[in-house]
Amino acid sequence: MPERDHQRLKIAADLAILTVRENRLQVLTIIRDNPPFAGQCALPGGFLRVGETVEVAAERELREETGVDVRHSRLHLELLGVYSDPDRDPRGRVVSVAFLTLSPDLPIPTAGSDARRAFWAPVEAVRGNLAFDHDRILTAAVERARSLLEVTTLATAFCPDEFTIGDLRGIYEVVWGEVLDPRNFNRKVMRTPGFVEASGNQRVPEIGRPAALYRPGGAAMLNPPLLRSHRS
Amino acid sequence: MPERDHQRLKIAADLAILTVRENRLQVLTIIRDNPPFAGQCALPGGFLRVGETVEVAAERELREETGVDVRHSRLHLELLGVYSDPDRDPRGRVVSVAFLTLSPDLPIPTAGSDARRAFWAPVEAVRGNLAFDHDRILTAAVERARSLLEVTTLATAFCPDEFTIGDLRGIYEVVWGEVLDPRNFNRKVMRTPGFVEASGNQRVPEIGRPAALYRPGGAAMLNPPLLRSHRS
DNA sequence: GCAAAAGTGTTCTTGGTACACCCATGG
DNA sequence: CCATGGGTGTACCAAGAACACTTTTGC
Repeated sequence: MPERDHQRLKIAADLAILTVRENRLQVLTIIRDNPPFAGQCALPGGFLRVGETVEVAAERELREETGVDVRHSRLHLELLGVYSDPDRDPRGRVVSVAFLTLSPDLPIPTAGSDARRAFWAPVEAVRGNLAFDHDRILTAAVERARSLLEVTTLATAFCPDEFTIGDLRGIYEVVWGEVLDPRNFNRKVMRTPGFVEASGNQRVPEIGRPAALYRPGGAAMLNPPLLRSHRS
Repeated sequence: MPERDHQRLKIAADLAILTVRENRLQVLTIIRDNPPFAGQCALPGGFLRVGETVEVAAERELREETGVDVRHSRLHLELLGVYSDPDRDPRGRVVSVAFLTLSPDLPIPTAGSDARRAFWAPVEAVRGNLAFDHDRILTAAVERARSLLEVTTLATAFCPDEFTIGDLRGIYEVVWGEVLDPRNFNRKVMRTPGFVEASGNQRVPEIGRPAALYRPGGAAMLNPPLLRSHRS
């Protein structure tokens, strides 16, 4: 029988924090200050502390990196995966529990708690360049986000407090990477109970007809779901 | 800043191994030999060893408990969740990574590698009586299995090598806990490319018309999905 | 009026449900 | 013959796709 695990073992919580900025899907990225991978891009994250669950650790990292408290917002933390390759961290045995968050276009603190630089980066810009196995995590996060938009109301988490149906459609188009029919999209959103509720206000664009503004509705799940056109 | 985690930390892989036996959804259960919870029911599982990923550890536990090698079968191991409450294990800090497997009606070795008794138990029979937080894991496993049947071909993993469409329907009915229309079910399965392929054989029942036998098809995903009637 | 985006209505098609009906076997 | 489960055909309905058309603004 193989030897049992007596080596020093640590658990990390890593976060894929996605947003839509400038009409592109972007991910909160940090530049590492310390070895290993000093100077390279990575996802924010940190080690589990005494008495913390992995969820609490992830919330703490999110708060430290973005200043956002999960309990005072309608953000959502979702388990993405467990990354436990013995060689994934050159410092030793580190098992990473990865979480996904969809966030509106937040202001970013100038630096994280440990003086690392944090910024939004388009997913395509950092894909392939991340430290550790964070590329795998990012790829899984994007795919999960796409699926989540089909069955949950989380797209509203990408939006500001009040938004138009067109804003919401833009989120879907950017995350899914496909163009949607505005007319049909409108009706599907309206027909789904609890997805959005009218705020009573309007937004006047630079050009075109004013659009009604909405707030997130009470529902968390979409019923019926809002499916992408082609499924592989 | 809170103290970092210097205590002894272990990672366990726990398994929810589901099957359909005697027309009921059953779960592989062990009786614990050693404290804590000695004599009580629990899900099989064990600690991560040096050099193992959590997936490899889960495969090893599955092999030890059921004698089935994932690589030589069409079984499926799926990440269910991470359970990291600091007080979940009285022995100390143990973070559990839970996996789900759907298996055909396997013969069970008389005892696991560490002489624990292992047996199939109906889900309702053990729910509420499991050690640690394994009730939470089991509940999550059942719900996940129900969802998996909607979008994947995994129901065939519950079936023997050759099966009738009626067998397959029985799996869905037991796992979902609802009765399905045999006529419509037949057509949905046939219409879905790669779900099943005819073996050319027939099975003659005690009474009634012989049924064509099928094998799992090449597809892993169901397109279109096979949805339950009412979604909450 | 023109451009642009919001929003409605209508048709076509696809997939689900319900159910009538026939088929193939054992007794 | 009957009972039992396998399997096909069909009518109906709900939801998606495509798209013509109207509305409301700025210029």
